[in-house]
Parts: sequence; C-alpha cells; structure tokens
Amino acid sequence: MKLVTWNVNSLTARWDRVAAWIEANAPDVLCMQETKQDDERFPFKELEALGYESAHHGEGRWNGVAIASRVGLEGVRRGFGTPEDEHGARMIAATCRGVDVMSCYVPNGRALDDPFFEKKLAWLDRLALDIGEIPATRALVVAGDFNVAPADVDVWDPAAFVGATHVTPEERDRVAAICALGLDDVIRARYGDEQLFTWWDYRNGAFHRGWGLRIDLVLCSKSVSAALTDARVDRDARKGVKPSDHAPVVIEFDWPAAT
DNA sequence: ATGTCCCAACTTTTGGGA
Repeated sequence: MKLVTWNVNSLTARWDRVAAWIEANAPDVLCMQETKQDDERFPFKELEALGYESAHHGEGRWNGVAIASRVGLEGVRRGFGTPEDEHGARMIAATCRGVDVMSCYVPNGRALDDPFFEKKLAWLDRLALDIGEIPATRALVVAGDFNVAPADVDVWDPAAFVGATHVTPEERDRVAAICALGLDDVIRARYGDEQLFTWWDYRNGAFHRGWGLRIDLVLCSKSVSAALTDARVDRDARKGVKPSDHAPVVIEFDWPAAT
C-alpha cells in the first residue's frame, strides 16, 4: 500500500499538477492539506475518474484537508468535535483498507508572541487526546503538515530560527508526545541523521539554496511501521512550473501485513 | 532580509496569510 501526504497549497491552483502526480505515482491513499476551497470546488468527480473516492473538510479561502483513496474510505470524521475546531478545517480522518488515516494541517502559529501560537499548542494537545491510547492491533497513520520541525537536523539553519515558531521546545515536545503514544516518524527512522526537507519558502530562491524544513510528517503505528518497505520525499515535485511549496511524502508498506 | 505565491474583494490593486 502506498500512502502519501502533500500540502498542495490550494487544490484549485494545483489541480493539474496534483492530477499528473497521481497518474504518475498511483498512490493508494492521498492525504492533502491546504486545499483552500469549499466542497463545491473540490474535484470529487475528477478524482473519481482517476479511480479515487474522496472526502473533504473544507472551509473556502483557508485551510482545508482531504483524503482520497482507491482502497476504501469508511468512517469519515471531519474535525475533532471540540473547541479546537474553531482554528479551521484542519483534520479529517477515515479508514482505508483497515488503516485509520488522519490528514492534518497543524496551525502555523505565526509568531511566539502571537495568540495563535498558544492555539497551535492547544491544537497539538487536542490531536494527542484525539489519538489517545493506540492498541497494539490498531493500524494508524497520522500524516500531514505539522508546521513543526521535530529536531535541528530538520532545519536548514537552526541559527536562523532562533526566536521563531516551528522549532521551539514547546512545539517539539508536543510532536514527541504524539509519537510517544505509539507512532513512529518513519522518515526519520529510515534516514538516520540524513537531512531532508519537505518545505521550502517560495521567497529568496530558498529551494535552490537548500533552505528548507522537514515539517510534513508521516507517523505510523507499530503494525504499519513494521510492514514498511519504503519512505521518501518526492523532492522533484517541488520543481517546475507552479509547484506547491511543499513536497509529497510517500510511504509504502505491505498491507494487509504478512502474518 | 524578506526577493513568492495564493486567495478574496469595497476586484485590475491591495491586504492577509504562509
């Protein structure tokens, strides 16, 4: 099974590229963030023509998350059903061939002294509560744009981020707490100390200068990570005409798992 | 330090957000 997470930065602006990427890569499950559109514009029919059923949690101009699947899509849940939902359409969950999948767009936080930073922390706390205890038999993948670089190796220049969001102990502790529920950051587990990024600012030629962050994560429960056969970042998708500022993160795992 | 992109609207230019 091939599962992908990709912050597309407007599915309206990105549809041609996303469609071409789907055709070239044939994911079984595609989690998207920042669709930036309402259900009226969401390409349900176009995705269906490509073989996917999809579920969207959108709000229009901002945010918006989706899951497209060609291996089933059951038990769709939009948002947490708690006050943290006021921070926007940022979480959608569904079960795809027995794997519980969450597509998340964590609030950016803006700046350390901005009220939105505390809301970001609260949102991450809510995500941890929503995940809760993970039974050993449960297959769960929590994927998306976390807007947190889990460690300094995930930052092109840690000195440039002193005093900024995405790198603080408060944010990193919360991501670590989510992993401590029983989820593996499978890219980091696979690449050791190697530096690799999933996001590069549009400004300043950041992509070509290698100024990036690894903020898009795929966190897998033990039953999934034990079946993992590949995990990678499709950096090439950040190249070319009208790219998203994020690259897709791709994982593959044997599923149903070998017994 | 801020050179880009995307969206909406009091829309052809500006402001907000990332």
